[in-house]
Formats: sequence, C-alpha cells, structure tokens
Amino acid sequence: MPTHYKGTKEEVTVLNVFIKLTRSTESLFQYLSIKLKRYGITEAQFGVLEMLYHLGPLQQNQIARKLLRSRGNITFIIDKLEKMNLVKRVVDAEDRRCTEVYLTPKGEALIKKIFPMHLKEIVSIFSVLNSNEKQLLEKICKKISKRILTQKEDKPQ
Amino acid sequence: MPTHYKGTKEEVTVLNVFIKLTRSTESLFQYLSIKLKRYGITEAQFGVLEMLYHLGPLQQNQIARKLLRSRGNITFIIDKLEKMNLVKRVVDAEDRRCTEVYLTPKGEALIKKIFPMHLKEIVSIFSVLNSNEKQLLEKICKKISKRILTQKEDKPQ
DNA sequence: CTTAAACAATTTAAGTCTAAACGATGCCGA
DNA sequence: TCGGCATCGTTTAGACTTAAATTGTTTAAG
Repeated sequence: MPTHYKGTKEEVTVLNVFIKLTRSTESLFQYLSIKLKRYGITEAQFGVLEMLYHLGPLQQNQIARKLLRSRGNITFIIDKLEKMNLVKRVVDAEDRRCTEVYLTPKGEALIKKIFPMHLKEIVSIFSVLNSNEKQLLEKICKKISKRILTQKEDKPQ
Repeated sequence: MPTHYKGTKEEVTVLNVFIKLTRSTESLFQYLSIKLKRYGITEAQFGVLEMLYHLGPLQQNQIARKLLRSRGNITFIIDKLEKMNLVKRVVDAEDRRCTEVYLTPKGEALIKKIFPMHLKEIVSIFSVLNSNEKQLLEKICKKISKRILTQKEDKPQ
C-alpha cells in the first residue's frame, strides 16, 4: 500500500521506502515479541539477559546506553528480572553509586536455552534474503544510524 | 558493536544484520518522535492524521489494521485527537457499529502544515542512500514483511 | 576540610499500549 | 422470525515507558 502523497519523485520514493521500513520492522518486532512471551519474558528483558550473557556483568547505566532506554526504565526492568531470580544487583565497592548487574545461574540457564531458539526465528526470517542483500541491509542500516547521529549534532535537542 | 555470539557463520551474519536493523530503526523512530513532539502530537497521532489526510475518512477498525494497533488503542488515540478538535467521529448510518473518523478543518490545517516538514526530515535522513540502495531497501523490507506473514500462517499464535 | 557540581540509581507522575471482557449491532441459517 | 455467531467500538486492568524530581555518592575547587 504505497503512499498517496503527491510530491516530487524523490519525496514519493523516500516515503515509500520509509513506509515499507516502518511496517516490516514493526511486524518483525511484534512477531518476535509474541514468540518471547512463550518463555515468560518481554523483549526488553530478553535484551538485558542477552547482553549480560554475551558481554558479562554490566552497570545499569551501561545497559541503558546500549539499549537506548532511560535509566529509570532499566531500574524497572532489572527489578522484574531480580524478582524472577534471573539477575542480581551488586553495589560496586569502588564507586558505591554504581551497581553491577550479574546473571544468576537460573538466569544464565534461561538465556542459554532461549537464545538459540530466538536466533533460529531470526535466521528463519532473514533466510529470504541472499547474502548480498544481508550485506547491503547491514551497510544501509549503518549509514542511517550514522546519519541520525550527525543530524542530532547539527541541530541538537 | 557486533555480537559476541559464537555460532555458525550464517548465524553470526544474521545476528549482526538484525542488531544493526534494530538499532537504526529505533534511533530513527526516536528521532522523528522528538521532532513531532514540537508540534504537540505523538507519532501515533501523526499516523492517524496523515492517514486521514491522504486516504480520506476511515473507520476505526480500518485505522487499527493499517497501523498495526489494537482497536482499544485506536479508541484511545481518537479520543485524544477529538479532544484537540483535530478529528470528529460520525456513526455510520448504514452499519451503526462502525464510526467513521473525519479530519476537522483544524486537523486538516495542522497535518497540511506538519506533513511537509516531517517528510523533509525523512528525506534528509534517507539522502545518505543512493537511489539503488533505496530501491534495494524497499525490496528487502517487502521480502521480510512477506516472510513474517507466511511464518505466522505456518505455526499460528 | 567544606561545599558545590556531577553522576548513579530510584521514585513518582503521567502517558501509551495490549489483551480481555463487555454491550450494541448486524448477519444468516433454521 | 428468531437465535446464535461475528464484528464494532469501548472499557478495564495491567504492563511498559519516559521525564523530572529525589537520594546518595564522588570529585574537585576553594
């Protein structure tokens, strides 16, 4: 369902790409989120567990920066994970303002089990792309990310 | 920041593409959402106004389907827009279960003003892509959307 | 020292979203 | 015609998110 907007050729093209990108990523994330719900966790919770699993213990502010979420939100997510005994908080002895977040054995067991299944879903979806397309998509995404950063710097706030 | 996951080459490749896609689209939507906030509306509200502007009056359930949102959420969004006098609800005389949503003159004036500015932001971001890349991105997104649909049908719920 | 500024995490208030249940309406076969 | 089923919009409860204010800690300047 392309746009009905009448503008320059360039505008119409961009708008169509943008709409396709929006639709496809939204349905992708909705789809994956439904799959994760089976295991009793949300996408955000999975994101934290996966990060701790592959990068090791992290401070909350590091997690916030990496996941593009507010610190308040990370507090909320870690609260939930801690209640489920999947992670534990340890106050940093060096700098008592910071808390390090660790996977518990239960948390590690869970992410160890879930991650491969989740990855399988993603691989299955991306299997419609040939290796050239995957490579190009990665390149395009990098360009867009970079562009947004410079755009932000140009006219901040 | 690529993944630290050790798996097959295929898995590592897909995971990297997926991460890049996630990061870039999230920062894209966050960026655009901040821009819209200047005009006192949210992305979701903009989506409804833009849809009505380009497609004409629509029923709430049509809007829900097109925007991939729940019907309850559309009720919520239309409530807000109606309070701001940007849209009005009219019960369908043919089928009194349905309500048609119309832009008010004020709503039309607003979207008429905002849309070109918003489009300019999007065009500016996508200007880092050459026309071949834009074309490819659109093709790739279509493929992914289609893949998700068939995936859903295969193992529903 | 002491105090001000910077920073980490938490709390709070407000907003947005979904799923599920509900009431009203329309459709259709018996 | 009537009774059951489907569909529409709304309501509700609960989850998630951010921004801003708050608390506690560190750092650095006087």
